Amino acid sequence: MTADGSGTPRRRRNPRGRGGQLAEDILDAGRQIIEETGDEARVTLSEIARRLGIAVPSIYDHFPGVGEICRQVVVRAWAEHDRAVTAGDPGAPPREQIRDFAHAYVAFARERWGLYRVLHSRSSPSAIVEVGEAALAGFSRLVDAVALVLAVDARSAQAWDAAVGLWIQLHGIASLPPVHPRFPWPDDDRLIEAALRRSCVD
Amino acid sequence: MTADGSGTPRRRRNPRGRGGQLAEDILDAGRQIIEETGDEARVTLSEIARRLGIAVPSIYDHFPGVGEICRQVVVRAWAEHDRAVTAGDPGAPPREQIRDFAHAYVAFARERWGLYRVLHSRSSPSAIVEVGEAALAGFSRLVDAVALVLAVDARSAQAWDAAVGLWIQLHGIASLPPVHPRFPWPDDDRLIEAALRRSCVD
DNA sequence: TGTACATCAGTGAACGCGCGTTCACTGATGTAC
DNA sequence: TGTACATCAGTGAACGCGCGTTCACTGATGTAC
Repeated sequence: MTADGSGTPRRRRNPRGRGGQLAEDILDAGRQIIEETGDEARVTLSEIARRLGIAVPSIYDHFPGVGEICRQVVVRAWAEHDRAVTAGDPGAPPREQIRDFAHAYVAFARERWGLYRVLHSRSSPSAIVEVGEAALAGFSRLVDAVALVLAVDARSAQAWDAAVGLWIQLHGIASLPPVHPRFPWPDDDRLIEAALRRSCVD
Repeated sequence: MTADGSGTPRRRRNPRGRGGQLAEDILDAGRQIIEETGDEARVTLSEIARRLGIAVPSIYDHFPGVGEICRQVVVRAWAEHDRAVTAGDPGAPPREQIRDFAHAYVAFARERWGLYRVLHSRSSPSAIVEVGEAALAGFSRLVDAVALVLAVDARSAQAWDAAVGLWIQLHGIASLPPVHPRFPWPDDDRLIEAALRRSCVD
């Protein structure tokens, strides 16, 4: 038996008191769609319902609409992104911290490109709202490490500019090659090492 | 009188023999939508018809569907992009050529961000097809100029890597700041000069 | 010079599709007594 | 211990919207004679 005539089997209903589980599954489905498509507009109630094997109106018991689902998916994605880029050892030497940050940043974009794309996409309505704190959290650790390597104050323009320059390069590495797959790109490690060298933090 | 009850006045029909003019206007409308939204999916027959004050079926006399319109808009946009970044004097000193290229690249992205976004967007179905020749055209001039400045052969890995590094940085400058408008970015000129300096071609 | 005709540049109406939204309804499972 | 009831976790059907697609149709303007 299916919920809509498609191949997805109808979901078994949750036991009493565990109705909230569906809310989690709805957010997971939304995340999945964003990760696969890189496009917030593809997150629709119909698509979520199809993936979960439920009826579309069931979603309204948990969310007022698709906008709120996307918003919560994006909030979680920012947290995930932040965890990924700050996963390195905070006690490691600063050069190593920077290198870890750089590799983790590009790896996140490669492994979860749909999420990365939506987080760094101007036309995504949910993306911009939450960026203030989330993006700055990982970035301030980068500034500190860069300042140590360059032997300047962490609040100096020099440290700031170098960290911004590195972020810009990492975003370029993260987003440009996938768009032009037929271009003969060097591999990721080489691109990252070149960026670190150019920023004088290798 | 309007074509659809909205505020757009109904278009006056073209004189005999000038029916092809509508095809041009349809492509213009498609370009306009992409430039404003940065999203190929927003190019719909209905939206084009609204903007031109025509009936939707009139479009079928000129194009088989919305896909072909997008494709042609993207082909033209690549040509436009290529003209913009190679507009500098080819007889100028190589450092100046590189600087011109860099400023023109970022200026194109700023002034026509919707086009830039669609051209450099993996999920845009029309974008990738045409990139082979178009992107390489402007890029090979960049490689030549970089080789001259670095005093190495234009086919050397060193020239190639430096040019790729500069492209990646320019793409980062072009695409990252607009996405995070609340972040205290340095201004464009400063970002571009820093990129040229890091690539040792300033 | 007039008129019948062909052609050009479109329009209007109808239908199907996917999506969002509302509303009354269902059927299983706990709980009070 | 049995049974009536309340509650929980959803469903089905209906409607409206925007979009794409097809088809017969229209009305202005050249052209042949």
